This record gives sequence, C-alpha cells and structure tokens, in this order.
Amino acid sequence: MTTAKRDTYTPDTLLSVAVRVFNERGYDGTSMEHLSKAAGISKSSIYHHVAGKEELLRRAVSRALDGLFAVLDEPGAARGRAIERVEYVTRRTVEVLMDELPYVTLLLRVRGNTQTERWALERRREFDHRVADLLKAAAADGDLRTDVDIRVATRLLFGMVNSLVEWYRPQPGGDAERRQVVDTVVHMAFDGLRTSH
Amino acid sequence: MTTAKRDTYTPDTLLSVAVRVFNERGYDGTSMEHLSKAAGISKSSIYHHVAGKEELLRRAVSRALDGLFAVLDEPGAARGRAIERVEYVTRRTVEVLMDELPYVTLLLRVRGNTQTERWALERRREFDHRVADLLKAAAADGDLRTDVDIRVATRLLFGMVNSLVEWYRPQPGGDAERRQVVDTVVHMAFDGLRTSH
DNA sequence: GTCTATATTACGATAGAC
DNA sequence: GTCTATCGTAATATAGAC
Repeated sequence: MTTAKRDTYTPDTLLSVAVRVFNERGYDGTSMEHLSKAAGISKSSIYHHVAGKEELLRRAVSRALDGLFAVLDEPGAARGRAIERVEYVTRRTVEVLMDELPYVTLLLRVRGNTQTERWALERRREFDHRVADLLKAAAADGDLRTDVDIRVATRLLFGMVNSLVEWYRPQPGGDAERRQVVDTVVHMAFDGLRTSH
Repeated sequence: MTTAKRDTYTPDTLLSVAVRVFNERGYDGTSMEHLSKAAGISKSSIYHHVAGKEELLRRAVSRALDGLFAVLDEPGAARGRAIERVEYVTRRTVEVLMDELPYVTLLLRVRGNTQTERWALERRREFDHRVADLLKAAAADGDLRTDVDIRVATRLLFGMVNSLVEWYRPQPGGDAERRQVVDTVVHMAFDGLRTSH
C-alpha cells in the first residue's frame, strides 16, 4: 500500500525505537546519543523526523492516552449495572495495556518535569477519576464490599492493573497466556486470592 | 543525646532532603544543582557530606531494602500455615512501605543505569522470589484459588502493594487511616472487591 | 535523508580560600 | 562546614555539505 520497506524512518517507526530505549533507561536517562545508536542513524538525522526528544515523548503518551480513553467510550462501559461496567473497563484497560505496552509503560512513568509530562499527568488523573466514579456507582448499588474504603480500593485496583507494565511481556502466539492474565486480574480484583468459602 | 539542633547537615539529614527531590523529579532528572537549592547549601558543600549523587541513591535504596528484608526474618513470616505467613508478610510489607515511604518509593523506581541501580534491582528480585515461594507453599496447601496462575497472582499482589508509593501520603495523627489502608490491601488481595456471596 | 562539525548550555565533581 | 570559581565532559540542538 504505502511503504512496505523500512529502509528509512518515519516519525512513527522512529518512535517505536525511541520508546523502547526510554523504557529501558528512563526518559531522563536517555540522551539523543542513546537514541541515535539504537536507531542506527546520527543524532542530527533524528531532528529531520521529529522536533526533539520531547516530541517523541508527547507522541508516545498521546498514543497511550488515546487507547485508554477509547475504552470509556465503548458500549460495555456505558451499559448495564455499574459493577459490570467496572469489570468491563478493568478487562479492557488490561487489554489496552497489553496492546500498547511500551507506550502505556512510558505514560505511567512520567514525572512532571516538562510541560508535556504535566499534561500527561493531568489526562491520567482525568481517566482515573472517571473510573473512580464507576466504582462509586457500584458501591451505591451495594455490589462492593462495605468494609473497604472505596477510594483506597480504586487506587489499589489501578495499582494492580498498572503493575502489568512492570512484568508482562507478550509472547509470540501467546493468545492463551494473554487471556489468562486478563482473567486473573479481573478474578483477583473482584473475588480475591483466597479459596472461596 | 547526640545532636538536637539541625543547623548543619549529616549524611542522613541530607539524604532525607535528597530523596524527596529524587522522588519529585526522578533520580536522573535531579541535578546536584537541584539538590543544593533544596538543601540550601552550595553544590560543593554536598560533597563534604557524601561522595556524590550515586552515594545518596545507594544509602536510600539500602535503607528501603533493609526494611523489607527484615520482615522476612520476623517470627510471623516463619511460623504457621503458609497462607497465614503470606498474609503476615503482605501486611508487614505494607507497613514498611508506609514507614519508609520515600526510600521505598525511590527503590521501586530504579531503572538499572548505574552499578548501584543494578545492585538494587537484584536485591529486589531476591525479595520478590522469597515471597513468591511463600505463595507457592500456600497454593500447595490448597489455600489459594486453583483458577489463577500462581506466578501471575504473585506479580499482581506485589503490584497492588507497591502501588501504595504512588498515592499513599501519611497524615499527622492518621493512625486510624493507616490501619484502614493496611486492612483494605490485605482484604482486597485475599478476598476481593466483590460482595461476599 | 543522512552525515560531520560545532555552538551552547548544563552536568558532576574538584580546588582552594575562609 | 561552607563558599566561589572552575575543570572536563556530556547534553540538546543547529549549520551546512552531500
């Protein structure tokens, strides 16, 4: 269709290389020299494709945020009982994390040192807030335990889901493993680790 | 007893300032200039107290690791049924996270760019491995659900616990809140979010 | 589109005075 | 114990040739 060969870089193909290095070394720990070595072109060539290091970060976290917010607009997030919507969003968020793993990983590690980073943090808070509202609705329906603080539980649910970026690595043809990880997250979050009694 | 006044710095008091800045800006995003501004002394004065930036990191992650490993040597981690030992270690780990919050926060964000960081990552893996063994024993006792992968569950348990550093902030005199957070973590991990059925 | 060469600034660390 | 001044290096980014 467009370009099948990959002899030269586009902003997007360069981005995939940069994000990998950012995740290995941290954004601040990555120099343009590191990127140029990883991409196999000179530092100045990188500036032909993108305006600089921060644009690479902006493109990466935008992609991650777009994927996450799209989940909230899916029918499953808007229909049915609140507890079912929470479960749906949890499941789909895990899937987006897996599909866009390096981009979401970078998003979750942003500190707030630059304008781009602060914007990313703000949008993340917005996403978190919308999921927290869903959990509140489920609690109001009486579908969540009453002996846990709902704000704390929301944080822990996010913490558990987001921790995937620290250890999940997609396997070629590992569709079964992938499904199992999604199931385990949802199961553990809503039913716990302990044997049912 | 020793020094009640705090007009001059010791390595430890300087460390507490440095760790705060490291956690705000990230270790790589923090310059000696940032540290000197935050401490209210010049860059060169910092070198009177510590050998350099990396020594501050080493002292900080050492403190965090010492606290975490000490939990594994407590009687509650060695006695009783495996599921009870897992629950005990989970509870105590959360408490150490809270007690040594800035130090553990820094530990959990280490990337591996320097020798010190790689050493910290290795010791973290060692701690994770020892808790994973406890979970395996609990599974062998039949005290964990059989429909979740035990390796995945271990990772998720860690992810949930470690996520505390991203949002928990100790309140002055907030002992009740603190206890509640510990309880919620243990409750959610082992019994889940959903209303008991 | 990629390169070499370089401008400019920021960084970690040291020297030496007080 | 703290300071000012500075060294050497590495950082982001640009200029201009091919």
